[in-house]
Amino acid sequence: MKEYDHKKIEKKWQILWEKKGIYHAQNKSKKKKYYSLIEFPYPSGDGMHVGHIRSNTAMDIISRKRRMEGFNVLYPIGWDAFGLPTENYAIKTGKQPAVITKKNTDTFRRQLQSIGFSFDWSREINTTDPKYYKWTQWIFLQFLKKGLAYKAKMTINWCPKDKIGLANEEVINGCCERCGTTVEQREKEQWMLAITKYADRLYEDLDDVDYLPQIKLGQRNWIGKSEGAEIEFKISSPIPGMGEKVKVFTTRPDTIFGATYLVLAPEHQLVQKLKSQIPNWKEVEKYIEETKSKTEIDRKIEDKIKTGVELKGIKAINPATKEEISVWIADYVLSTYGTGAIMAVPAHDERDFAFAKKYNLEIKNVIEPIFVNNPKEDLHFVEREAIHAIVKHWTEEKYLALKWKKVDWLTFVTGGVESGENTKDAAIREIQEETGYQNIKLIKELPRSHSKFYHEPKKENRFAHFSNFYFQLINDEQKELSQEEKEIHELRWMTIEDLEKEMTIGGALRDLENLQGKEKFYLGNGIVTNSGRFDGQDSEKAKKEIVKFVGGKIKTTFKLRDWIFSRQRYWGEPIPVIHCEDCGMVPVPEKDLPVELPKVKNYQPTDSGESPLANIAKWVNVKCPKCKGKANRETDTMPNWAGSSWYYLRYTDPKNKKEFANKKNLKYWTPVDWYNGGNEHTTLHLLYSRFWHKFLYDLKLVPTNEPYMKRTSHGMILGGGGVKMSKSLGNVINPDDIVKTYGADTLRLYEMFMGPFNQSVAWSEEAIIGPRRFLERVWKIGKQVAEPDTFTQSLGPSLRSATPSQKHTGSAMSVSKLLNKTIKKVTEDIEEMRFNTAVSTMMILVNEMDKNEVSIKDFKKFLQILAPFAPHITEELWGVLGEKKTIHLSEWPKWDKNFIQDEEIKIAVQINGKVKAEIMILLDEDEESIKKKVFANETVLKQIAGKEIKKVFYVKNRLLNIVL
RNA sequence: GCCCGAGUGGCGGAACCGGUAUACGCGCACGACUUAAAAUCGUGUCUCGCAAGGGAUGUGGGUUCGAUUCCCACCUCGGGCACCA
Repeated sequence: MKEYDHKKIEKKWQILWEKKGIYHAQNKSKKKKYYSLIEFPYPSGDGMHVGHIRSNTAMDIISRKRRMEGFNVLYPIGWDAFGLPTENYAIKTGKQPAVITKKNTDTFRRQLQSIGFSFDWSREINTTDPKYYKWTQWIFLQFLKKGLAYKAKMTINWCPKDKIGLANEEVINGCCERCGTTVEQREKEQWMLAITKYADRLYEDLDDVDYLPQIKLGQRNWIGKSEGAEIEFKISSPIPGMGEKVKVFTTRPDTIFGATYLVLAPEHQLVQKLKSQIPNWKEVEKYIEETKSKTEIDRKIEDKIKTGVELKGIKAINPATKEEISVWIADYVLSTYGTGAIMAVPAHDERDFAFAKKYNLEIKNVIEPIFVNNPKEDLHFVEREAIHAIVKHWTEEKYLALKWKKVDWLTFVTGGVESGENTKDAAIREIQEETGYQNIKLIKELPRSHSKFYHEPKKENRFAHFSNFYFQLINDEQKELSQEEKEIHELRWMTIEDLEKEMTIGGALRDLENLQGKEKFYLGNGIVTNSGRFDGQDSEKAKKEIVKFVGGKIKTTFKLRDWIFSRQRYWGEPIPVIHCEDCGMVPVPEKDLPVELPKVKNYQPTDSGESPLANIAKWVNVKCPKCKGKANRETDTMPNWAGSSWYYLRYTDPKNKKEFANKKNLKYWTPVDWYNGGNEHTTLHLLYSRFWHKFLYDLKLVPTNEPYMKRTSHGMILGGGGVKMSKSLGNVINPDDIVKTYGADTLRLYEMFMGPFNQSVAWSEEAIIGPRRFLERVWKIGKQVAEPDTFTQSLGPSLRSATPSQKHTGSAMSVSKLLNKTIKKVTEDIEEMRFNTAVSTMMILVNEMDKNEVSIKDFKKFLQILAPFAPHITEELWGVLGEKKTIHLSEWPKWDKNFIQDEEIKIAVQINGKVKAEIMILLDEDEESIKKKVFANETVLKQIAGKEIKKVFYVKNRLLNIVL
């Protein structure tokens, strides 16, 4: 076997590895543990998608590297097999879901094994296995015990086609996520999980984990935490003592003096209570009816047009101003959020503003914007230059602001000078010089915690005194405003953010016309006005006191709702509950778990909205565990999110019959160190499993507060032309074909090489040949290195001609150097998931090795860094080179620092920023001697002839720029 | 509408704490080997220009000695959220 034949070596090694169990994780080990996780696949009938391979390969590379770094690695695999696709297929074909699942998982297993992933197959799990879902049901019972699982009458989203209740998150634009049918509203008893009880922890604990920023943001947005206040408004009544009260929730209590009317959600119960006092009740009732019949789609079409009806005869008292204000109902106020009622402040809220405009309600301004610098990290608030930079960037605008607004002081935030300097004096002097204002007073130094924000951690030690200050500039040169300035004055309604965007230096006046067209409401913070004794205060700081003043309560509200946990379908975990005529709802005793799914003939859901399980009398009719009387089983099943909410825990002890996992194993393996998965699961699945984990943590059943230490996500693989792969388009790539023609190693390498891991990339049938050629070259060099003498003769005629007649000799050193650089780059790139550049770096090395003499030692090191990417070919060549033990448990190579930097390097010579020449210099050569070289260069001399050199910039070991 | 992310050769993409734009791969062209083809190897491949020199990182501005990278506005594409007070 001389030529690279992937078919022979790949199968061989896959069998051998499994036989020796080299990828099996040990529950006890002297080594440090590492738990790497991928989302377990849903085994669909279509077989594996090339997208699965991308994610799996990435974590496989990381897992393999960790093993070589001496870790005891757990990289498990299983099947998330409950759910609709299988059930729908069962309905269509009449086959049993369990049978279909078995067939599909067999296919997936075979496919995954053919690609050489280093999964620990001994820990394979399946959510539809009664031995597994016994514990899903068990955990549910714990929720029930703690009162976190409950039944409630809910208007649910009902898909008339799938005949299934949908969670809010499964409704996309008012349509069913799966089939696209318009969703209806139905009232139904549903099982709920009280995830809202954990909302705050789910939000706050994100600080402690290493998720990609956008993932954290997604989680936070979904939870939707807002801190605000609940404030009571009295409803005035002609009959003394009959007055009602209404609570509103607001995040802006500081604007309460500007609350000029009150709006209730049409469903608000107070509306019905007040019925007798409302003279225009007919009109009101009509509006309520209209709202009820409105579907999500209708609301969408209406878009942002606000509608509402005034409750005539009803007035509320603004607790701040004590003035009477009108009361309205409008469907822009949601009954399900906050208290279902709001105080409307049209001057400082976009929706209230629109509503007030439409119905001609009073708009009362109570916040004046101020121009407070909102310094951003990127402005480099360090070093002396920082002050220059800030002042330079902001003074002009500040100065204008002073004139426009006729204010006599402004805040300035600045700070940060080198150690040993007096920061305050330096800052004040800078501002005096730059602004011309002499009358500057320091008002306030920000607390230490605040200044942390501006710190650059790497440079920390350089700045002993780092502070931020508010300065007061006294405007001692009040001028009359010119016409132009008066116009600018009108801008005060703009948000600070807008102003910051619009007013670049020198551009402030130019873009004026654009700005003046905008609507006049102001959302930002500022100075409180028109608010009695609070006038002049900073709005943010005034909040607390105003809440106190009106007798309100500080409150935090979340967008997150409780989780609708039941499905009226067959293919899910039965909810382990029995309904008894006498005892009511009785949990199935733990000893009777699992409640197994019965085999049925018909999986068609009932139109009544009940699960198909309801039709199986034999299964439904049971004795009550408590009184032994007549009772019925709960026929709802759990959603697919259930089994996947805790599967990573089961991997630590997959066969345990006594508990969901042994405590020792959990203690050793959790938390998951690195979890990679799709973007589509970064909100819900992650949130749900974090919730379950925290719940189990509270029961002291798991040792950590969070399940996953690190979470990353991969981009999708698209079909040619950048469209999604789908059966209907016929652009689905079958990995089996690729493995057959090119081999698993090539497929793995190609998927890593095709583009940045976190972005979606289009599959290219043509480009895959590149990685294949690369591996052929690796093979050829490997053979040459192994048998340098006999190699050329023993080759077939086709390969012999391919071998360069002469190898460059004496350049083993340069290959070694490049190898060391490559080891460094690959080592670092893998950690950052920059697999594409890791591969390209290895390609460069191989091209070089092909041209030059390579030592066995060097080649082996190269094989080791390639091994996680292409496990089969490297293992084979490793053996060919005389190694007896597997390459995959060998020690990850280190790079030699001394080898990495060249002694002689090429730098660019620029003239006015354009590259004109290149010269060779010694590493770290001193500037003077480089200049000598440069000014001896012909091209340079020609360019600078007769011109005056203004300045010369030298960037160490990089370039030299001559400014003329 | 709002919030993220991205726009670089024929194509996938590299470079981004501001410092030689187009690494690596695909494709294409020419050459070597071959009776021939495939495979392989070699050379070339942003663009205008004979050259000297220009011009190009979605568009237009700004900061800078120097910008694909930072700032502002706009355009296009992808993803998420959509009246959450």
